[in-house]
Amino acid sequence: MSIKREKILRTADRLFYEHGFRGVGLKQIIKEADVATMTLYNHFDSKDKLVEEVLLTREERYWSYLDHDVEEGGESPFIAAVAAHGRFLKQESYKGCMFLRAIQDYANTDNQIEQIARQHKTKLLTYFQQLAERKGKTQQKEIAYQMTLLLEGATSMTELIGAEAATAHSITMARMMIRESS
Amino acid sequence: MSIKREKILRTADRLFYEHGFRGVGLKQIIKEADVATMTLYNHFDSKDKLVEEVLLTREERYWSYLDHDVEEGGESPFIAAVAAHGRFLKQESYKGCMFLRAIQDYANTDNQIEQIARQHKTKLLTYFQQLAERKGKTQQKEIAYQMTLLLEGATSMTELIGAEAATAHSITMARMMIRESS
DNA sequence: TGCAAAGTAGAACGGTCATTCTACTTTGAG
DNA sequence: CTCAAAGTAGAATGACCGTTCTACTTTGCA
Repeated sequence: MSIKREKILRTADRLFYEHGFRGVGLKQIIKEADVATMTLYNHFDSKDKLVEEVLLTREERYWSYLDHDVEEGGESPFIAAVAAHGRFLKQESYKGCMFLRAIQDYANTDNQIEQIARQHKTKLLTYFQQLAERKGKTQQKEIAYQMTLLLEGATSMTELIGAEAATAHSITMARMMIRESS
Repeated sequence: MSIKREKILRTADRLFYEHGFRGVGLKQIIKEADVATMTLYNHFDSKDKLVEEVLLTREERYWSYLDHDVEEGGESPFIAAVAAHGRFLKQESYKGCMFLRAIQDYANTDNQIEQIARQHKTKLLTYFQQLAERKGKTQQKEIAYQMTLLLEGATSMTELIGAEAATAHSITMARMMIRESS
């Protein structure tokens, strides 16, 4: 894959994440990525398409955190997932959830952005539901909602108390939930 | 207080909430509030000031939900707070947290918006800490962080599964937390 | 070495933005 | 009724937006 393309994606991800999709102009992305206007437009049809690709790339990165850690099989896979989420928060998502912002910023517009962001969220929920089934907790699909809620809560709390503290609290709470439902 | 001013505030709150601060122009607010451009500017110095006032007004409304229900003294005040938060979600905040969005959209700008939004969040945390002290749970200030995390999680989950379901899960989880720490 | 593909700078376009201005009308209290 | 305060419509301003265009240069492979 093109180096320029990757540089644009990395720069856009950083700027969108720090100032919001609508708060960043292509001019700034072009300047900070050190590319020409037409280079960006040769790789991405429009700003909306660029936003879509940024989201898809970020989602890939997110799952690489979870996939890597959860299959280790040490403690409960739920705890591993919460911890992996925390690691993602600390390293790449220290201020809020880009997907949530995309859902809200592009609500009721005629592009695919909202849909892509929403799919990320439902995929997470489905993931926990499958994990619950595999652990024989078919009766308590509630645990999947609880884990998702904890991750969302940790992400928001990161804005307030930092990633480490937010993650620590979410792990503590996850342990309690698992104990109750076993 | 001026009727026009209130109408502008109500319209701005609704539009900002639905499409984001940067996604709504003053022209649209002026049109939907049915006022003249200069009427808006006579009441609010700038768009940023309008955003600030919208946030302050929304905060007032938020606390009226919590203050009303928590002092009733029925079940645990923590549960009452989580339930009141859920009622707020259902009626006025069915898609994400406006304060969180303000913190992110106006990060590192030279206005007061980020500060106002951040204060709302810390006030919530402080509120739970005081509640914990009053209940003699001085040792476990952790409960305050846990409750705040649950509220934040419920708010984000509302986007995904709706306010009722999100609130139900957060109450269930709050009950477990309180049982553990008593 | 040749040549197509990729990248370049920067101007130009039409649109929207927040904000200001002007000149006019309505409102409501004394 | 008087008159100041409040509200009105809409044009003007300058800045910035996403997008397109043009003409040029670099790159890397056959």
